[in-house]
Amino acid sequence: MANKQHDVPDIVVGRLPIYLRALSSMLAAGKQYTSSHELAVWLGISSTQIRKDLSHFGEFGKQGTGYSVIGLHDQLRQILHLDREWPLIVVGAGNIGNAVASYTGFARRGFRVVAVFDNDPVKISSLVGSFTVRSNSEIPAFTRANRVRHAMIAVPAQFAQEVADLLVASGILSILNYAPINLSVPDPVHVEYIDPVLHLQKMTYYLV
Amino acid sequence: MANKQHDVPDIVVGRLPIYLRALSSMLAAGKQYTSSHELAVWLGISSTQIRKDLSHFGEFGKQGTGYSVIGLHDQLRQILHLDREWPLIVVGAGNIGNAVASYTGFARRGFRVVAVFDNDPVKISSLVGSFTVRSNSEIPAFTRANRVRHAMIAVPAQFAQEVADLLVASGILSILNYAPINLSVPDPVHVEYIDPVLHLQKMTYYLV
DNA sequence: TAGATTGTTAATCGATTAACAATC
DNA sequence: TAGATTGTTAATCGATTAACAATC
Repeated sequence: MANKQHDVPDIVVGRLPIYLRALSSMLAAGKQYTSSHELAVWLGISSTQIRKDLSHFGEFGKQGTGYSVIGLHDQLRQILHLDREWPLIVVGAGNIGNAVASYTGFARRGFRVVAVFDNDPVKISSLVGSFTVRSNSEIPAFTRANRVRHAMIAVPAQFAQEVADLLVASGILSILNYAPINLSVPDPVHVEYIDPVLHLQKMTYYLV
Repeated sequence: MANKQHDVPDIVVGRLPIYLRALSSMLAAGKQYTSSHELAVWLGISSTQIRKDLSHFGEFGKQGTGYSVIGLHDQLRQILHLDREWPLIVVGAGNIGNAVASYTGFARRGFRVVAVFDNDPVKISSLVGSFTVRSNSEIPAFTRANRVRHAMIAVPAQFAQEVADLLVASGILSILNYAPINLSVPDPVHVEYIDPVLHLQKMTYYLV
Protein backbone atom coordinates (compact mmCIF):
# COMPACT_ATOMS: atom_id res chain seq x y z
CA MET A 1 0.00 0.00 0.00
CA ALA A 2 1.26 3.46 -0.91
CA ASN A 3 1.84 5.55 2.14
CA LYS A 4 -1.23 7.15 3.59
CA GLN A 5 -0.20 10.18 5.52
CA HIS A 6 1.85 11.53 2.66
CA ASP A 7 -0.13 14.13 0.88
CA VAL A 8 -3.38 12.57 -0.20
CA PRO A 9 -5.61 15.49 -1.20
CA ASP A 10 -8.36 16.16 1.30
CA ILE A 11 -10.92 16.08 -1.49
CA VAL A 12 -9.87 12.52 -2.32
CA VAL A 13 -10.16 11.43 1.33
CA GLY A 14 -13.66 12.88 1.33
CA ARG A 15 -14.72 10.62 -1.53
CA LEU A 16 -13.54 7.40 0.05
CA PRO A 17 -16.54 7.18 2.41
CA ILE A 18 -18.81 7.61 -0.61
CA TYR A 19 -17.12 4.72 -2.35
CA LEU A 20 -17.37 2.69 0.82
CA ARG A 21 -21.09 3.40 1.07
CA ALA A 22 -21.66 2.26 -2.51
CA LEU A 23 -19.64 -0.89 -1.94
CA SER A 24 -21.69 -1.67 1.17
CA SER A 25 -24.85 -1.46 -0.92
CA MET A 26 -23.35 -3.78 -3.51
CA LEU A 27 -22.27 -6.14 -0.77
CA ALA A 28 -25.78 -6.16 0.67
CA ALA A 29 -27.09 -6.89 -2.83
CA GLY A 30 -24.84 -9.92 -3.04
CA LYS A 31 -22.61 -8.56 -5.79
CA GLN A 32 -19.14 -10.15 -5.92
CA TYR A 33 -17.26 -8.01 -8.44
CA THR A 34 -17.54 -4.48 -9.69
CA SER A 35 -15.56 -2.12 -11.92
CA SER A 36 -14.58 1.52 -11.76
CA HIS A 37 -17.05 2.06 -14.59
CA GLU A 38 -19.95 0.48 -12.72
CA LEU A 39 -19.16 2.42 -9.56
CA ALA A 40 -18.90 5.58 -11.64
CA VAL A 41 -22.36 5.13 -13.15
CA TRP A 42 -23.74 4.34 -9.70
CA LEU A 43 -22.28 7.52 -8.22
CA GLY A 44 -22.57 9.80 -11.21
CA ILE A 45 -18.85 10.55 -11.47
CA SER A 46 -16.10 9.41 -13.85
CA SER A 47 -14.42 6.03 -13.68
CA THR A 48 -11.03 7.68 -14.16
CA GLN A 49 -11.55 9.68 -11.02
CA ILE A 50 -12.29 6.58 -9.01
CA ARG A 51 -9.20 4.78 -10.28
CA LYS A 52 -7.07 7.86 -9.71
CA ASP A 53 -8.38 8.29 -6.18
CA LEU A 54 -7.72 4.67 -5.29
CA SER A 55 -4.23 4.82 -6.80
CA HIS A 56 -3.19 7.10 -3.94
CA PHE A 57 -3.49 4.13 -1.61
CA GLY A 58 -2.43 1.13 -3.64
CA GLU A 59 -3.55 -1.26 -6.34
CA PHE A 60 -6.80 -2.99 -5.49
CA GLY A 61 -8.12 -4.18 -8.86
CA LYS A 62 -7.37 -6.73 -11.51
CA GLN A 63 -7.18 -5.92 -15.21
CA GLY A 64 -10.09 -7.36 -17.12
CA THR A 65 -11.96 -8.25 -13.91
CA GLY A 66 -12.30 -5.13 -11.84
CA TYR A 67 -12.53 -5.15 -8.05
CA SER A 68 -13.70 -7.70 -5.54
CA VAL A 69 -16.55 -5.89 -3.81
CA ILE A 70 -15.74 -7.23 -0.38
CA GLY A 71 -12.03 -6.83 -0.98
CA LEU A 72 -12.20 -3.17 -1.90
CA HIS A 73 -14.79 -2.59 0.80
CA ASP A 74 -12.48 -3.97 3.46
CA GLN A 75 -9.45 -2.11 2.11
CA LEU A 76 -11.35 1.17 2.31
CA ARG A 77 -12.46 0.37 5.83
CA GLN A 78 -8.83 -0.12 6.80
CA ILE A 79 -7.63 3.02 5.05
CA LEU A 80 -10.30 5.06 6.83
CA HIS A 81 -9.58 3.29 10.15
CA LEU A 82 -13.12 2.00 10.23
CA ASP A 83 -12.08 -1.57 10.97
CA ARG A 84 -13.09 -0.92 14.57
CA GLU A 85 -15.91 0.84 16.41
CA TRP A 86 -15.35 4.44 17.48
CA PRO A 87 -17.15 5.82 20.52
CA LEU A 88 -18.94 9.10 19.89
CA ILE A 89 -20.49 11.62 22.24
CA VAL A 90 -23.33 14.04 21.61
CA VAL A 91 -23.40 17.46 23.25
CA GLY A 92 -26.85 19.02 23.32
CA ALA A 93 -30.07 17.19 24.17
CA GLY A 94 -32.49 19.22 22.07
CA ASN A 95 -34.22 18.10 18.89
CA ILE A 96 -31.05 17.45 16.97
CA GLY A 97 -29.27 15.81 19.88
CA ASN A 98 -32.27 13.55 20.36
CA ALA A 99 -32.34 12.58 16.70
CA VAL A 100 -28.64 11.77 16.42
CA ALA A 101 -28.61 9.92 19.74
CA SER A 102 -31.44 7.73 18.46
CA TYR A 103 -30.14 7.42 14.91
CA THR A 104 -29.49 3.78 14.07
CA GLY A 105 -27.36 4.63 11.07
CA PHE A 106 -24.09 4.72 13.03
CA ALA A 107 -23.99 1.01 13.75
CA ARG A 108 -21.97 -1.02 11.24
CA ARG A 109 -20.55 2.18 9.77
CA GLY A 110 -17.92 2.53 12.46
CA PHE A 111 -19.45 4.61 15.24
CA ARG A 112 -21.47 4.20 18.41
CA VAL A 113 -22.99 6.95 20.51
CA VAL A 114 -21.88 6.34 24.08
CA ALA A 115 -23.16 9.41 25.93
CA VAL A 116 -25.29 12.54 25.66
CA PHE A 117 -24.44 15.76 27.48
CA ASP A 118 -26.27 19.01 28.12
CA ASN A 119 -25.88 22.04 30.35
CA ASP A 120 -29.54 22.58 31.10
CA PRO A 121 -30.34 21.34 34.65
CA VAL A 122 -33.85 20.42 33.47
CA LYS A 123 -32.44 18.05 30.87
CA ILE A 124 -29.65 16.55 32.96
CA SER A 125 -30.66 13.10 34.26
CA SER A 126 -33.57 12.91 31.80
CA LEU A 127 -33.64 10.18 29.19
CA VAL A 128 -32.69 10.81 25.55
CA GLY A 129 -33.06 7.67 23.49
CA SER A 130 -31.43 5.12 25.75
CA PHE A 131 -29.08 7.63 27.35
CA THR A 132 -29.32 9.43 30.65
CA VAL A 133 -28.26 13.00 29.92
CA ARG A 134 -25.08 14.00 31.75
CA SER A 135 -23.79 17.44 32.66
CA ASN A 136 -21.27 19.05 30.31
CA SER A 137 -18.94 19.25 33.29
CA GLU A 138 -18.50 15.49 33.05
CA ILE A 139 -17.16 15.68 29.49
CA PRO A 140 -13.42 15.82 30.24
CA ALA A 141 -13.41 12.88 32.63
CA PHE A 142 -15.77 10.84 30.49
CA THR A 143 -13.90 11.27 27.22
CA ARG A 144 -10.57 10.47 28.83
CA ALA A 145 -11.88 7.42 30.66
CA ASN A 146 -13.50 6.10 27.48
CA ARG A 147 -10.86 7.27 24.99
CA VAL A 148 -13.47 9.16 23.00
CA ARG A 149 -12.11 11.02 19.95
CA HIS A 150 -15.36 11.99 18.19
CA ALA A 151 -18.07 14.42 19.23
CA MET A 152 -21.14 15.96 17.70
CA ILE A 153 -22.18 19.47 18.70
CA ALA A 154 -25.95 19.96 18.74
CA VAL A 155 -26.33 23.04 20.93
CA PRO A 156 -27.61 26.51 19.97
CA ALA A 157 -25.15 28.56 17.90
CA GLN A 158 -24.25 30.94 20.70
CA PHE A 159 -22.87 28.10 22.84
CA ALA A 160 -21.15 26.12 20.11
CA GLN A 161 -17.72 27.72 20.40
CA GLU A 162 -17.49 27.28 24.16
CA VAL A 163 -18.55 23.66 23.80
CA ALA A 164 -15.93 23.19 21.10
CA ASP A 165 -13.28 24.64 23.41
CA LEU A 166 -14.31 22.23 26.14
CA LEU A 167 -14.23 19.30 23.74
CA VAL A 168 -10.77 20.23 22.50
CA ALA A 169 -9.54 20.53 26.07
CA SER A 170 -11.00 17.08 26.69
CA GLY A 171 -8.97 15.43 23.96
CA ILE A 172 -11.62 15.27 21.22
CA LEU A 173 -10.03 15.33 17.76
CA SER A 174 -13.04 15.15 15.42
CA ILE A 175 -16.01 17.45 15.78
CA LEU A 176 -19.16 17.28 13.72
CA ASN A 177 -20.92 20.60 14.25
CA TYR A 178 -24.67 20.98 13.72
CA ALA A 179 -24.73 24.56 14.98
CA PRO A 180 -24.92 27.08 12.13
CA ILE A 181 -21.66 28.81 12.95
CA ASN A 182 -17.97 28.48 12.10
CA LEU A 183 -15.81 27.10 14.89
CA SER A 184 -12.19 27.86 15.51
CA VAL A 185 -10.12 24.98 16.82
CA PRO A 186 -6.39 24.26 17.08
CA ASP A 187 -4.54 22.41 14.37
CA PRO A 188 -4.79 18.71 15.23
CA VAL A 189 -8.57 18.96 15.59
CA HIS A 190 -10.84 18.46 12.58
CA VAL A 191 -14.26 20.03 12.25
CA GLU A 192 -16.97 19.20 9.74
CA TYR A 193 -20.24 21.05 9.43
CA ILE A 194 -23.84 20.09 8.85
CA ASP A 195 -26.28 22.90 8.20
CA PRO A 196 -29.30 21.81 6.18
CA VAL A 197 -30.29 25.40 5.51
CA LEU A 198 -27.09 26.04 3.56
CA HIS A 199 -28.03 23.23 1.19
CA LEU A 200 -31.58 24.49 0.78
CA GLN A 201 -30.36 28.03 0.15
CA LYS A 202 -27.89 26.87 -2.46
CA MET A 203 -30.57 24.99 -4.36
CA THR A 204 -32.92 27.95 -4.14
CA TYR A 205 -30.52 29.95 -6.28
CA TYR A 206 -31.44 27.73 -9.22
CA LEU A 207 -35.18 28.12 -8.67
CA VAL A 208 -36.90 30.47 -11.14
CA MET B 1 -26.06 43.38 -11.45
CA ALA B 2 -24.20 41.00 -13.72
CA ASN B 3 -26.44 38.31 -15.07
CA LYS B 4 -27.09 35.46 -12.73
CA GLN B 5 -28.06 32.47 -14.76
CA HIS B 6 -25.02 32.82 -16.97
CA ASP B 7 -22.43 30.41 -15.87
CA VAL B 8 -21.70 31.13 -12.25
CA PRO B 9 -19.71 28.11 -11.03
CA ASP B 10 -21.70 25.85 -8.74
CA ILE B 11 -18.94 25.99 -6.16
CA VAL B 12 -19.34 29.77 -5.98
CA VAL B 13 -23.11 29.51 -5.53
CA GLY B 14 -22.46 27.10 -2.69
CA ARG B 15 -20.39 29.69 -0.83
CA LEU B 16 -22.97 32.46 -1.00
CA PRO B 17 -25.10 30.96 1.79
CA ILE B 18 -21.99 30.80 3.95
CA TYR B 19 -21.33 34.48 3.35
CA LEU B 20 -24.97 35.21 4.09
CA ARG B 21 -24.77 33.33 7.37
CA ALA B 22 -21.70 35.30 8.45
CA LEU B 23 -23.36 38.59 7.50
CA SER B 24 -26.43 37.64 9.54
CA SER B 25 -24.21 37.11 12.57
CA MET B 26 -22.57 40.48 12.01
CA LEU B 27 -25.96 42.08 11.60
CA ALA B 28 -27.14 40.53 14.86
CA ALA B 29 -23.97 41.86 16.49
CA GLY B 30 -24.85 45.38 15.34
CA LYS B 31 -21.95 45.70 12.91
CA GLN B 32 -22.52 48.25 10.15
CA TYR B 33 -19.57 47.74 7.82
CA THR B 34 -17.26 44.90 7.01
CA SER B 35 -14.53 44.10 4.51
CA SER B 36 -13.58 41.10 2.42
CA HIS B 37 -10.60 40.73 4.71
CA GLU B 38 -12.69 40.66 7.88
CA LEU B 39 -15.12 38.16 6.36
CA ALA B 40 -12.17 36.07 5.22
CA VAL B 41 -10.69 35.86 8.70
CA TRP B 42 -14.13 35.05 10.10
CA LEU B 43 -14.61 32.21 7.64
CA GLY B 44 -11.06 31.00 7.33
CA ILE B 45 -10.77 31.59 3.59
CA SER B 46 -9.02 34.22 1.46
CA SER B 47 -10.34 37.73 0.92
CA THR B 48 -9.58 37.48 -2.79
CA GLN B 49 -11.88 34.53 -3.08
CA ILE B 50 -14.72 36.44 -1.49
CA ARG B 51 -14.26 39.43 -3.80
CA LYS B 52 -13.95 37.17 -6.82
CA ASP B 53 -17.08 35.25 -5.87
CA LEU B 54 -19.11 38.42 -5.40
CA SER B 55 -17.84 39.86 -8.68
CA HIS B 56 -19.89 37.25 -10.52
CA PHE B 57 -23.00 39.07 -9.41
CA GLY B 58 -22.09 42.75 -9.37
CA GLU B 59 -20.23 45.37 -7.40
CA PHE B 60 -21.36 45.61 -3.83
CA GLY B 61 -18.48 47.32 -2.05
CA LYS B 62 -16.81 50.68 -1.82
CA GLN B 63 -13.08 51.18 -2.08
CA GLY B 64 -11.56 52.17 1.22
CA THR B 65 -14.75 51.36 3.12
CA GLY B 66 -15.72 47.79 2.36
CA TYR B 67 -19.30 46.54 2.40
CA SER B 68 -22.41 47.67 4.20
CA VAL B 69 -23.32 44.61 6.24
CA ILE B 70 -27.04 44.98 5.74
CA GLY B 71 -26.57 45.99 2.12
CA LEU B 72 -24.53 42.95 1.16
CA HIS B 73 -26.77 40.77 3.32
CA ASP B 74 -29.85 41.89 1.43
CA GLN B 75 -28.17 41.59 -1.96
CA LEU B 76 -27.21 37.99 -1.22
CA ARG B 77 -30.74 37.25 -0.07
CA GLN B 78 -32.02 38.53 -3.40
CA ILE B 79 -29.44 36.67 -5.44
CA LEU B 80 -30.32 33.44 -3.66
CA HIS B 81 -34.06 34.20 -3.93
CA LEU B 82 -34.35 34.22 -0.18
CA ASP B 83 -36.24 37.50 -0.07
CA ARG B 84 -39.38 35.45 0.50
CA GLU B 85 -40.42 32.41 2.54
CA TRP B 86 -40.32 29.04 0.81
CA PRO B 87 -42.65 26.26 1.93
CA LEU B 88 -40.93 22.97 2.62
CA ILE B 89 -42.25 19.47 3.16
CA VAL B 90 -40.75 16.62 5.12
CA VAL B 91 -41.21 13.01 4.01
CA GLY B 92 -40.59 10.51 6.78
CA ALA B 93 -41.79 10.86 10.36
CA GLY B 94 -39.03 8.94 12.13
CA ASN B 95 -36.27 10.40 14.28
CA ILE B 96 -34.84 12.60 11.58
CA GLY B 97 -38.22 13.70 10.27
CA ASN B 98 -39.20 14.63 13.80
CA ALA B 99 -36.07 16.63 14.35
CA VAL B 100 -36.25 18.62 11.12
CA ALA B 101 -39.99 19.23 11.51
CA SER B 102 -39.32 20.70 14.95
CA TYR B 103 -36.12 22.52 14.00
CA THR B 104 -36.50 26.24 14.59
CA GLY B 105 -33.50 27.10 12.43
CA PHE B 106 -35.52 27.44 9.22
CA ALA B 107 -37.38 30.56 10.25
CA ARG B 108 -35.75 33.80 9.11
CA ARG B 109 -33.45 31.86 6.81
CA GLY B 110 -36.02 31.51 4.09
CA PHE B 111 -37.91 28.29 4.75
CA ARG B 112 -40.92 27.01 6.63
CA VAL B 113 -41.94 23.41 7.10
CA VAL B 114 -45.60 23.16 6.06
CA ALA B 115 -46.31 19.43 6.21
CA VAL B 116 -44.93 16.06 7.25
CA PHE B 117 -45.71 12.86 5.34
CA ASP B 118 -45.18 9.17 6.01
CA ASN B 119 -46.35 5.89 4.56
CA ASP B 120 -46.70 4.01 7.82
CA PRO B 121 -50.40 3.73 8.80
CA VAL B 122 -49.37 3.81 12.45
CA LYS B 123 -47.75 7.22 12.01
CA ILE B 124 -50.36 8.77 9.75
CA SER B 125 -52.60 11.13 11.75
CA SER B 126 -50.17 11.15 14.67
CA LEU B 127 -48.55 14.40 15.74
CA VAL B 128 -44.97 15.31 14.80
CA GLY B 129 -43.99 18.64 16.25
CA SER B 130 -47.04 20.72 15.42
CA PHE B 131 -47.88 18.70 12.31
CA THR B 132 -50.42 15.98 11.81
CA VAL B 133 -48.67 13.35 9.70
CA ARG B 134 -50.26 12.87 6.29
CA SER B 135 -50.11 9.93 3.95
CA ASN B 136 -47.52 10.03 1.14
CA SER B 137 -50.41 9.63 -1.25
CA GLU B 138 -51.41 13.21 -0.48
CA ILE B 139 -48.05 14.59 -1.62
CA PRO B 140 -48.92 15.40 -5.26
CA ALA B 141 -52.12 17.27 -4.45
CA PHE B 142 -50.61 19.04 -1.47
CA THR B 143 -47.48 20.29 -3.21
CA ARG B 144 -49.45 21.54 -6.19
CA ALA B 145 -52.05 23.27 -4.07
CA ASN B 146 -49.37 24.95 -1.97
CA ARG B 147 -46.82 25.52 -4.73
CA VAL B 148 -44.16 23.66 -2.75
CA ARG B 149 -40.77 23.39 -4.47
CA HIS B 150 -38.61 22.05 -1.62
CA ALA B 151 -38.67 18.69 0.12
CA MET B 152 -36.56 16.81 2.63
CA ILE B 153 -36.34 13.04 2.45
CA ALA B 154 -36.02 11.41 5.86
CA VAL B 155 -37.09 7.84 5.13
CA PRO B 156 -35.01 4.62 5.30
CA ALA B 157 -32.55 4.23 2.43
CA GLN B 158 -34.51 1.50 0.68
CA PHE B 159 -37.52 3.79 0.17
CA ALA B 160 -35.64 6.97 -0.70
CA GLN B 161 -35.60 6.52 -4.48
CA GLU B 162 -39.32 5.82 -4.74
CA VAL B 163 -40.07 8.82 -2.55
CA ALA B 164 -37.80 10.92 -4.77
CA ASP B 165 -39.69 9.73 -7.84
CA LEU B 166 -42.98 10.69 -6.24
CA LEU B 167 -41.63 14.11 -5.28
CA VAL B 168 -40.36 14.76 -8.78
CA ALA B 169 -43.70 13.75 -10.22
CA SER B 170 -45.30 16.18 -7.78
CA GLY B 171 -43.35 19.16 -9.05
CA ILE B 172 -40.67 19.32 -6.36
CA LEU B 173 -37.46 20.87 -7.70
CA SER B 174 -35.13 20.83 -4.68
CA ILE B 175 -34.56 17.72 -2.61
CA LEU B 176 -32.48 17.52 0.53
CA ASN B 177 -31.83 13.84 1.11
CA TYR B 178 -31.00 12.48 4.56
CA ALA B 179 -31.07 8.85 3.43
CA PRO B 180 -27.57 7.44 2.95
CA ILE B 181 -27.99 6.66 -0.73
CA ASN B 182 -27.50 8.39 -4.07
CA LEU B 183 -30.70 9.41 -5.82
CA SER B 184 -31.24 9.69 -9.52
CA VAL B 185 -33.52 12.50 -10.63
CA PRO B 186 -34.22 14.25 -13.96
CA ASP B 187 -32.35 17.34 -14.99
CA PRO B 188 -34.30 20.30 -13.61
CA VAL B 189 -34.33 18.77 -10.13
CA HIS B 190 -31.52 19.45 -7.68
CA VAL B 191 -30.51 17.09 -4.91
CA GLU B 192 -28.24 17.75 -1.96
CA TYR B 193 -27.16 15.18 0.55
CA ILE B 194 -26.73 15.07 4.29
CA ASP B 195 -25.07 12.00 5.75
CA PRO B 196 -23.35 12.67 9.06
CA VAL B 197 -21.53 9.36 8.90
CA LEU B 198 -19.65 10.41 5.75
CA HIS B 199 -18.24 13.38 7.65
CA LEU B 200 -17.25 11.26 10.63
CA GLN B 201 -15.62 8.67 8.39
CA LYS B 202 -13.64 11.31 6.54
CA MET B 203 -12.28 12.76 9.78
CA THR B 204 -11.42 9.31 11.05
CA TYR B 205 -8.90 8.94 8.24
CA TYR B 206 -6.77 11.58 9.95
CA LEU B 207 -6.95 9.88 13.34
CA VAL B 208 -3.79 8.00 14.32
C1' DT C 1 -6.93 -15.84 -27.58
C1' DA C 2 -9.99 -11.61 -27.49
C1' DG C 3 -12.27 -8.56 -24.62
C1' DA C 4 -12.25 -6.00 -20.63
C1' DT C 5 -10.37 -3.22 -17.27
C1' DT C 6 -6.71 -1.63 -14.55
C1' DG C 7 -3.12 1.97 -13.03
C1' DT C 8 -0.71 5.89 -14.72
C1' DT C 9 0.99 9.60 -17.69
C1' DA C 10 0.24 13.75 -19.94
C1' DA C 11 -3.07 17.14 -21.30
C1' DT C 12 -6.85 19.83 -20.09
C1' DC C 13 -9.77 22.20 -17.40
C1' DG C 14 -11.16 25.06 -13.68
C1' DA C 15 -10.45 27.25 -9.32
C1' DT C 16 -7.56 29.99 -6.30
C1' DT C 17 -4.36 33.53 -5.44
C1' DA C 18 -1.08 37.42 -6.13
C1' DA C 19 -0.72 41.77 -7.61
C1' DC C 20 -2.30 46.23 -8.65
C1' DA C 21 -4.75 50.22 -10.79
C1' DA C 22 -8.77 52.62 -9.46
C1' DT C 23 -10.93 55.19 -6.11
C1' DC C 24 -13.56 56.09 -1.81
C1' DT D 1 -4.46 64.00 1.40
C1' DA D 2 -3.04 59.26 2.94
C1' DG D 3 -4.68 54.91 4.02
C1' DA D 4 -7.68 51.37 3.00
C1' DT D 5 -10.10 48.40 0.19
C1' DT D 6 -12.37 47.28 -3.92
C1' DG D 7 -12.89 44.71 -8.51
C1' DT D 8 -10.19 42.51 -11.95
C1' DT D 9 -6.32 40.66 -14.61
C1' DA D 10 -2.84 37.41 -15.11
C1' DA D 11 -0.28 33.77 -12.98
C1' DT D 12 -0.37 29.79 -10.32
C1' DC D 13 -2.00 25.92 -8.44
C1' DG D 14 -4.56 21.75 -8.20
C1' DA D 15 -8.03 18.62 -9.78
C1' DT D 16 -10.18 16.12 -13.52
C1' DT D 17 -10.05 13.69 -17.73
C1' DA D 18 -8.37 11.45 -22.03
C1' DA D 19 -5.60 8.14 -23.66
C1' DC D 20 -3.11 3.98 -23.53
C1' DA D 21 0.28 0.32 -22.37
C1' DA D 22 0.03 -3.50 -19.39
C1' DT D 23 -2.22 -7.58 -18.33
C1' DC D 24 -5.88 -10.54 -16.30
